Amino acid sequence: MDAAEYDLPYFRRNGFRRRTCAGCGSAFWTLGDHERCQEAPCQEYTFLGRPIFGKPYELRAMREAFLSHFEREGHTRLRRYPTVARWRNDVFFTQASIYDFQPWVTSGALPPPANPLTISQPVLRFIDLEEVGRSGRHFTLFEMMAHHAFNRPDHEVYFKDRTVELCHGLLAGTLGADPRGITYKEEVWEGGGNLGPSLSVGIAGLEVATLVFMEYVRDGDALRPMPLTVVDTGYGLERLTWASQGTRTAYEAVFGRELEELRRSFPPHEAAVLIDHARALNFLLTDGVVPSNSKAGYFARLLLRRSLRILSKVPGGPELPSILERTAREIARDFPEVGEHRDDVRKVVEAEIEKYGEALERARQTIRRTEERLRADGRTVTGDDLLVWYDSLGVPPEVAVEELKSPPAIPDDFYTRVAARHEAEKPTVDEEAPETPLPELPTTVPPTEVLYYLDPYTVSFEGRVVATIGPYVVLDRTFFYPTGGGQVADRGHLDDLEVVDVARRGPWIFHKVEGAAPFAPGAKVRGRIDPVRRTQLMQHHTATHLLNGALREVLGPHVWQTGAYKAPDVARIDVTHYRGLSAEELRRVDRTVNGIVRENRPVKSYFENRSEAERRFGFTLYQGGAVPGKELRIVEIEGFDVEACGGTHCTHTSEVGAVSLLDVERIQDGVVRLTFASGDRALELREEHEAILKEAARRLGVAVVELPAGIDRLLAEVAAGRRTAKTLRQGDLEATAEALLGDPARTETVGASTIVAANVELDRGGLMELSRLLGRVPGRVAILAAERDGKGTLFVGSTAPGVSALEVLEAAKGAFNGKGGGNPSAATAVGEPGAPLAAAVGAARTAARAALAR
RNA sequence: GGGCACGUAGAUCAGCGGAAGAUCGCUGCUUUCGCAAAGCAGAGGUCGGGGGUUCAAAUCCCCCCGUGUCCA
Repeated sequence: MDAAEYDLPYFRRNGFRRRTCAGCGSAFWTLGDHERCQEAPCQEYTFLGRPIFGKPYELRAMREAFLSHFEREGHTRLRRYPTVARWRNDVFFTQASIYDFQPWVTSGALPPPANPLTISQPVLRFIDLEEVGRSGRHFTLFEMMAHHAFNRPDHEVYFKDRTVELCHGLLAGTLGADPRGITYKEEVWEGGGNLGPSLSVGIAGLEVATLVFMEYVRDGDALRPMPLTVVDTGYGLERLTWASQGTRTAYEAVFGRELEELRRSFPPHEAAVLIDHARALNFLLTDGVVPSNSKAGYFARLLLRRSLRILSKVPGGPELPSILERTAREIARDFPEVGEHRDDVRKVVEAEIEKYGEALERARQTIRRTEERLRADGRTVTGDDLLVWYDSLGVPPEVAVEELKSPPAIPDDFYTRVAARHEAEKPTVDEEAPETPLPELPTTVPPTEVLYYLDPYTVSFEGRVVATIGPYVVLDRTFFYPTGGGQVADRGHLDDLEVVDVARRGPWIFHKVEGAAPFAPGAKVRGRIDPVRRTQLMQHHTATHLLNGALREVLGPHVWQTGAYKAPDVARIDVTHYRGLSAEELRRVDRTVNGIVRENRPVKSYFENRSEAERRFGFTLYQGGAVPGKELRIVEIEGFDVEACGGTHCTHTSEVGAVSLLDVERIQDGVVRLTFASGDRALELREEHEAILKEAARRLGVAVVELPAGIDRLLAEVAAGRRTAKTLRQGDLEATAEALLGDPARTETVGASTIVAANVELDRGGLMELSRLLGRVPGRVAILAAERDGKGTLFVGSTAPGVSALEVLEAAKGAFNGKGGGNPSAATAVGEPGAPLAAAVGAARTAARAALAR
C-alpha cells in the first residue's frame, strides 16, 4: 500500500511523526519518541500495575464511556446484533461488528440504520479457544466496540483523517491516556475481495484497536476504488478495561468479583475458562443456539462440555446452571434479553448436562471393556486408542486414562493428531446441478411487478409480455407465485397455455409453459392461477407460521425454524429443540395452533424498512433465514408471530381451517420436524386415515376402537404359529431321526459308535437340525445328503470321539467336486451340478469307518 | 456439511466367516410365615433394513435408516 495512504493531515497538523519500529520494522505514527511500536511483541506490557487511563473503569463504565464519547461526536448508538448471524448464511457467528452490516449495507444495497454509528457488539472467536484462560487476554466472546461510517460519492460522512482524530480523542481525551504513549502502526487489511489501509493502535504494549478503511476492490493486480467506502473500527472493550485497571490479567479486570469467587474452588486459569464460557454461553443460548453435534450447535456443546469437565474435577463444587445464572444476572444489567431468557437457557443446559452424562457413562463402559479384551489378548491400551475414543466417543484423554488400569501416556501432540485424522476429509461436494438454470435477461427488460404480495386472492389478471426465451415467459406484472421461501410455485394458465413452473431470477419472474412460448413481446395475455392449489398453499404457509409461534410458546424461545416446505398436499416445518417432543407437548402445540385458528386473528402482510422492522420485532423475524432487500415484507399474526416472509398468506387465521399434525420426528440432534396439513387437505387426510382405519378394522374383523388390541392378538397368534411350526418341524425331524436309526440299511455300527448315512429331502437348515438330533447320543456320525436344483449337498456331523466331521468331509469332497468346509463337529459341502452325490456319500462312509477303526 | 464409532434377547453387552451366547431382568418349581436370597427348570432373537461376495454371513463389501462423537 502506498505510503501516502497513511500520511494524514491530522498527523501532520498535530505533530505526529512517522517512525520505523526497531522491532517489527513497520512504520508507525506517534507523538512520542518510541523506538518501537507500542504493541506486543515489540513492546512488553507496561500498564500492569500502572494503569494508562485517567482512572480505572469497570467493564460497564468503559462501555458507556466509549459509546457516549461517540454519541457526543455525532454518532447514533445502536443496540447489539445477535451473536448468531441470522441475517447471513455464509457464517454461523457474528465475528466482528462490521458483520452486522454485511452484506447489504457494505455493498450499498441498503442504507445503514444510522450513519455514522457506534455500537458494542459481542462477537465470538473460536480460533483461540485453547488460549482462553491461559494467555490472560483471550476470550471466547468479547465486545467489539466500534464506530462505523459509510461514505458514498454523493454523501461523505468521514474517512481516515476524522477516524484517527476520533480515536485519538477517545483515548487521549475522554479516557485520559498520555497522548505521547499511543502509536498508530501502518498495516494493510484485506478480506472478501476488498482491501484498504488500516492502522493498528497500540498503547503500553497492548493493541487496543484496529482502524480499517475499506477502500479498494482487488481486480487482479490492480486496485479499483470502491463506490462505497467504509470505516470499520474495532476496539477491544475488555482490553480497554484491562488497561484502565492494570490488573495482572484481563480476566480480573473484566470479571472482577465473580472470578474471585470461582478461584476459591478452581485454579486461576480454569476459573477464567469457566467464567469466559459462561458469558459466551449466555449470549449464544439467549440468541437461540441449541447445543447439538453439528453446525452452530456444536460450538455451544463444546463450551458446555469443556465447562462441565472442569467442574467435574471439584465434586460438590459449583454447578453449571448456577454459574450461568449468576453471570446472566450480571450481563442482564446491560443486555436485558439475557435475563429474560434465563429459564429457557436453564432448561436447554440441563438437557445438555443429562446428555453428556449419558454419553460419558456409555463411553466409560466401552473403555473398560475394551481394555479387558485387549488384556485378555495380552495387549494394552495405546495412545492411538485414546485418539479413537476421543474422536468417536467424545472422551477426553484425561478422563479415559482415569478409567484404565494400565493407562498409556497421553501423546504430547494429542490434539494435533486429532486434527490430522480430520485432514483426509473430503471437501464438500456440491449438490447435483440445479435443473435447467433460468436464462439471463438484458438489463433493459423491466423488472416484474410482483402483485401477489398485495393481494393473494386474485387468481385472474392481465399482463403484457416483456420477454420470451424458449419455454419461459416474463410479464410486466404477475400474480403467479414463484418457488421460494419453502413454498412451491403456483400453477395455472397464460391464455390457453399451461404454466408448469414459476421461478424467480433477479428482478424477474419466469413463467414456464409447455414447449416454446408463442407470445410476441408486447402481447397482452390473461393469467389464471389454479385457485384450489393457491388456497391450499396459503393455508399451509400461514399454518407454518402458526406452528412456529406455537412451538416457541410451548417449548421456549430457543425454538427457531431451520427449514420449511409447503406443497399443496403436505407441509413440514423443522425447528431447533434439544429433544424429541413428548405426546403432551404435541397436544399443547396442537391446541395452541387450532386455538389461534378459531380466534380468527388478522394476518397482516406489509412492507417495512428493514432497520425499522428489526428494531420493532427483533431478529426472530429471520425464521426463514437471510432475506435480501432494504424493505422487508412482514407477515404478522397479530399478537402471536411476526416473520419476514415473501409467501402468500391468508388474511385471517380461521381461513386455515384446521391444522392436523401428521408426524413428528427428530431429523438430527437438536432439530425436530413436524409434518402437517391444513385446510381442505387436513380434512381429506383425516378422511383417508379414517378409511384406512376402517378397512384395517374390517379385515381384522374388529371395531375401530379395538384395533390395537386386535393387532396385539394377531401378533400373538403369529408368534404362536411360528412356535408351532418350529415344534412340528422338530417333531418331523425327530421322527425321521428315529426312522433312520432303526433302519439297518442306513446304519452301521463300528465299536461303540454308529454311522448313519441317508439321502433326505431337506434344506441346509434341516440337514443341520437332523444331524444334531442324530448326534444327541454321543458316538454318532451322521452323513446326510440332499439334492436341490441339481446340486448335491453333503452334510457331516459327528459326536463320535476321534471322528472329525471336517476330515470326513474333506475325504468325500473330491468324489463330487464339492466346495465347502466346517469344523470337527459339523461340515458341509456343495457339489458341482450333476456330480455323483452317491459316490460322495460312499466316500464319506469309508472315511468315517476308517476314522472309527483307528 | 464431512470424518469416525456403534445398532445382537426386555436391559447391558460378548461373539467379528463354519450348528446364535453371557449377566441382569422375566416365568415356573423347590426352600421361606413373609421379605430378601439361593438352587433348579424355562420362555424370550427374521443379530437395524436392503443388496452383494461365499459351499457357508451376526461376522466381509456396498447402499440406506437410526444413535453417538469429533471437526468446520
